[in-house]
Amino acid sequence: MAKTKTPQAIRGTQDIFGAEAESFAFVVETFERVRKLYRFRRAEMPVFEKTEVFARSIGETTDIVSKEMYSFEDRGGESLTLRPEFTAGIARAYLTNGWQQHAPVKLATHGPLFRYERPQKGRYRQFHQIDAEIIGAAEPQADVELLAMADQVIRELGIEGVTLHLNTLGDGDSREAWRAALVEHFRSVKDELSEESQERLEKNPLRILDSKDRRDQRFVADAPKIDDFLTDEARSFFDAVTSGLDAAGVKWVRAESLVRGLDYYRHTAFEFIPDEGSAAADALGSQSTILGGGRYDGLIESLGGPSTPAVGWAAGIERLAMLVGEKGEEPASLMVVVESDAAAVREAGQKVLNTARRVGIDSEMIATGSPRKRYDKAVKSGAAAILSLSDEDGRIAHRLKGDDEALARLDPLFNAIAESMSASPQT
RNA sequence: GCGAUCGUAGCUCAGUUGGUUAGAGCGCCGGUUUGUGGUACCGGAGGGCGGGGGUUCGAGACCCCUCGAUCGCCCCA
Repeated sequence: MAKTKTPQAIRGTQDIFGAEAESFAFVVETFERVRKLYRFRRAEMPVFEKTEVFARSIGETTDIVSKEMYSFEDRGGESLTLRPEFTAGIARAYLTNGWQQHAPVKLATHGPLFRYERPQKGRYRQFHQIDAEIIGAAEPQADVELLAMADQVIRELGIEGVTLHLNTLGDGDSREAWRAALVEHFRSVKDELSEESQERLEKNPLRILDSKDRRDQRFVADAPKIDDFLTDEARSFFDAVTSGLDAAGVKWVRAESLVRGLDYYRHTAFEFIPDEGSAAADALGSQSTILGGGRYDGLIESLGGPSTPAVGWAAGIERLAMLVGEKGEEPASLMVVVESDAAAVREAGQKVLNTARRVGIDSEMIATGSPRKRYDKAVKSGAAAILSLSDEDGRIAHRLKGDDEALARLDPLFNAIAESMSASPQT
């Protein structure tokens, strides 16, 4: 018979197991715990939407929409897209379910996202994020609340050497005036810019500000600053955010060239970035931002809703998991070793095992393989306590081993153990 | 979309300038030793070298294509 070929996993997807999966779970569990402290409400959305949900919110013409979304047609010929981010889907859900009645509403979610991109370190076609949004709140206090939560999530994950980089893009008028000034500034030195930035000048001039190319950085230093274009309202909004963060004890630095590419962003923009030379920076390679977001007051309108202020962030679970270190799988609290193939011995072991689990003691049984090597396997597993059961001349013999602390936990089990001992093995 | 590096047993890898039946460690299975024990020893199963084509008397090693991985560029919602 011809050997059938095992299908390969889809490019850019990952199978997560063992220590890595434990780190992944730790990130999600920490996020869930902190999100409850801040009273964010859980939301679940479909992983796919009509393509227009993302296309309209992101902008039809961008590279993102044309090349980097995972889109396909369903059987009815409708264009669908696997969600590349949470925000647009949440906004759609907010509108179609009348969540406006709860506004302002704090929402948290997490799950898989999809982008049709070339995989590299910390970047996959299916990846996972945690996400928090506050919809319907125009006041700077919402930004502060959201950022305080992000900061606490990172701290409770035990991630060190990461700093909040903060900027403001101002309101619509501020942003437009600034953008125009930037275009003028860079156009005057166009020929000296990198090829990429000459392109960006037309398509996305703000992006020139965070170019990695030396040739560009010379001109970034003396580029027009957003601060010179802020309206009084925009300035006082930003001041309120920063003083709120100070009051909340969240450390931040001003990052004047931090921008968000899409037009609907207003006011606050931020990223948590590993400090230069930190262990975190080394671990992440060129994909350095671990959490990013901002205020997107224009997004919900672009989906046909009422003008609605909102602010949110998202963070890649895989990247966070890389930074929380190994979360090894815990050895069992109790390992039951059946050192005999007699049915009564195995059944005695099963009885203890069941009792242990019912009283909340995680436990596992070893009853296969070479009998004489079963105990060795248990020792190797690092279990806190080991109960071995054997058949000695027709009676069940048992030995319990472990340190005092481990044995104290097993107290509720002693009756069950004694009871199983009363049975006698059949030979 | 572009570039660089890489792809050999379940895992980590070694395989000289192409040459007889493809190797090690770990893991797994079995046995011996020990006998209250994570030891040591012996043995076993398991791959035909990502896939396809080519060069050659002969290719895991060279060439082409393809798939995938890794890292970087572009992009980054």
